[in-house]
Amino acid sequence: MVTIYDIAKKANVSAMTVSRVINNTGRISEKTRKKVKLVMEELHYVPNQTARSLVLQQTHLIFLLITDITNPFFTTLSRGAEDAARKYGYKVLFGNSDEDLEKEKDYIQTILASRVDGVLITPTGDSSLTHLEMLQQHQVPFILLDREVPGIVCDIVVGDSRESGLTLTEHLIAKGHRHIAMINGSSTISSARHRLQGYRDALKLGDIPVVEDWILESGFGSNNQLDHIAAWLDSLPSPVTAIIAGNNVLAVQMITLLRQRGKRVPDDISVVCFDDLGPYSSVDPFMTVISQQAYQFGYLGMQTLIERIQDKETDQPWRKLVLPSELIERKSVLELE
Amino acid sequence: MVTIYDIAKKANVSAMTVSRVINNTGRISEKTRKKVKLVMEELHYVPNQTARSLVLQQTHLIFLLITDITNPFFTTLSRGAEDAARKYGYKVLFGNSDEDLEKEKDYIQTILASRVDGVLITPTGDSSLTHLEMLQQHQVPFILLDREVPGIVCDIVVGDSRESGLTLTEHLIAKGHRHIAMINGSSTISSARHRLQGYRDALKLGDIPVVEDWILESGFGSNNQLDHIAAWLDSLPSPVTAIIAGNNVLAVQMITLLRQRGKRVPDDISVVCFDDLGPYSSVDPFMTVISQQAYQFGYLGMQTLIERIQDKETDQPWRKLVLPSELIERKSVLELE
DNA sequence: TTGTATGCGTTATCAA
DNA sequence: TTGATAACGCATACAA
Repeated sequence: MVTIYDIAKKANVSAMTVSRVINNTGRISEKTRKKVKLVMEELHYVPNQTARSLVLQQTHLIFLLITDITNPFFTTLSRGAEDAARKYGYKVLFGNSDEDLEKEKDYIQTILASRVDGVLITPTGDSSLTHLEMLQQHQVPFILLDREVPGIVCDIVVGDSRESGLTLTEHLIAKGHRHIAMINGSSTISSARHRLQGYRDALKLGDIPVVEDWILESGFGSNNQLDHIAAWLDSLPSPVTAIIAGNNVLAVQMITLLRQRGKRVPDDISVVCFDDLGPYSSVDPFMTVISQQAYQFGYLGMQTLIERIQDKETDQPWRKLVLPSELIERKSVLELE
Repeated sequence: MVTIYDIAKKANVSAMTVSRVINNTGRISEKTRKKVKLVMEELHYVPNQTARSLVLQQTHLIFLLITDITNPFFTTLSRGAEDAARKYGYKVLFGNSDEDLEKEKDYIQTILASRVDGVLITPTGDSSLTHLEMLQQHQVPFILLDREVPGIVCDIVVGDSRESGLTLTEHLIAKGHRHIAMINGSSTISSARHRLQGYRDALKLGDIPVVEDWILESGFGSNNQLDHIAAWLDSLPSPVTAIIAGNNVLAVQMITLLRQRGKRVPDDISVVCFDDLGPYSSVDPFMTVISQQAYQFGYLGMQTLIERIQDKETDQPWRKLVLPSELIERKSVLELE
């Protein structure tokens, strides 16, 4: 491995001079600069980022921890985060917690050990509290994405989940539905909780009673117990004309189960969900969804984090960005009389 | 930041002893071990991976460079890679080259600077040659995923692209199609090249002439010029009854354009493609595809790479894994008389 | 304008 | 069983 000393020796200068050329710091004669540059090219020198990080006490690395890499919401978010990082000269370390608290814990260890400059994280749920406290303890700047965690005050980018829940449910009501079920992620996830609240509020506003049996708490990830969901689905009485899925993954699972049962959407039952289905919505613009600006979650989150890292000394107040959602009406809702 | 010296001082031992406790190396009395462990807990000590990497000359980091993070083929591949890495105690640094040679070049710089232990890469195309040569020059172990690069001999995991092209085309022929167009990625990408070859071979075997105007070279990424594709589509004469898309992204773009033109699939025209559309294929099992084992690409690739890294001294021969594909027949192909 | 000494946090080597 | 010292590759402070 070529080091600055190799360069220095070959160029007949000190290592320090080489360092200065690399970093453009201090005054250097044009002649030696050229000479050093030449030798660096010849030897294909690339600075050792590890050594640099050690002395500079910064890695220019940001860790992005998401909960489901196969979910288009998170991949789009990741792309936004990466674009922003790139713009500011940071690189992204990337992890997938799989909606699993244990995997998340492992990643927190990795994060702490890698001395990354900051962390973007979509926590697996309220229990992530202890993990986030560890980050605080070690003074690692982080920003929450998509999900709040009670007990943690920090920069955060979230959606207007309650509003979305309200809008989506009211949309169904406006279409004549009065018997609406909801399958949701765990209530230990703030977005799920708030979406459910929006659903409850909308029903209340429409003078529609809430039937607790028509609400199922499942998971937001792809590792759900389909049997469990199936049993619940089969238990729904026939008056139920619509189902709200708490996210896109649940929507896919629900549609799959309905298909297995020979139920047509929307003829037999209407289905809507939170979050769009990714680029493949254009293959078949079928599902009516309330869509979030996934890319912006990542982009703004990364931007906010990097700003905080760079203005470490100044005591900026915590920022909370709430991104609006948009109802996209397609074909999965039947209009009732 | 708590260091090994803080622990040493508080535990009344030397730094070396602490190091030994951390790494379970050398012989240590149970008493001091306990004492050190206790202090480490108290002070919430986490080893500095950066310092460790510097002295050990290894980072336990693998860089995974893919070309499109929004493509389910690559996200599924990533998940496989991450699972394998996790199993072997490696972490994954992650980048998205966006099918862009320049971005890829930037990432190569990052990779070289980060002194990662190895690289998993889906090259943007044959022009990636120089980038890969840089990796070789710096003796960074890498493995190619999904795409070969002429001039580079290394470990590689690829699909049976020509076979797939043959199978997919023969499927259309078997359904009575004889006027088949193909929109493909750039022929500077080996998989695109081989898929096209399979298409040509199948036509030849079926005694069907190849019409060059019915073949369009576009891109595999989401940044395609849709106008260009649209113009080609509009130029296709009516005898054309089927279109093969070189990957899932192209398929989506094609379907979108067809929809805009009021063309129904498969009634007006049949469409098939390489690679499945991700979990959302289950929302609407519509597109007939030839699907690759995306997860295995990542898993086996990572495994192979790590084995090579760990057996660095032994001169293992290069390995080439060819993963088979599977035709999944759904509803996007019309059966002709 | 250039060079020397020192330290970042850790581990390997050698000695005690 | 333990500790002192040097080294990994680089950058900062200070000196020349």
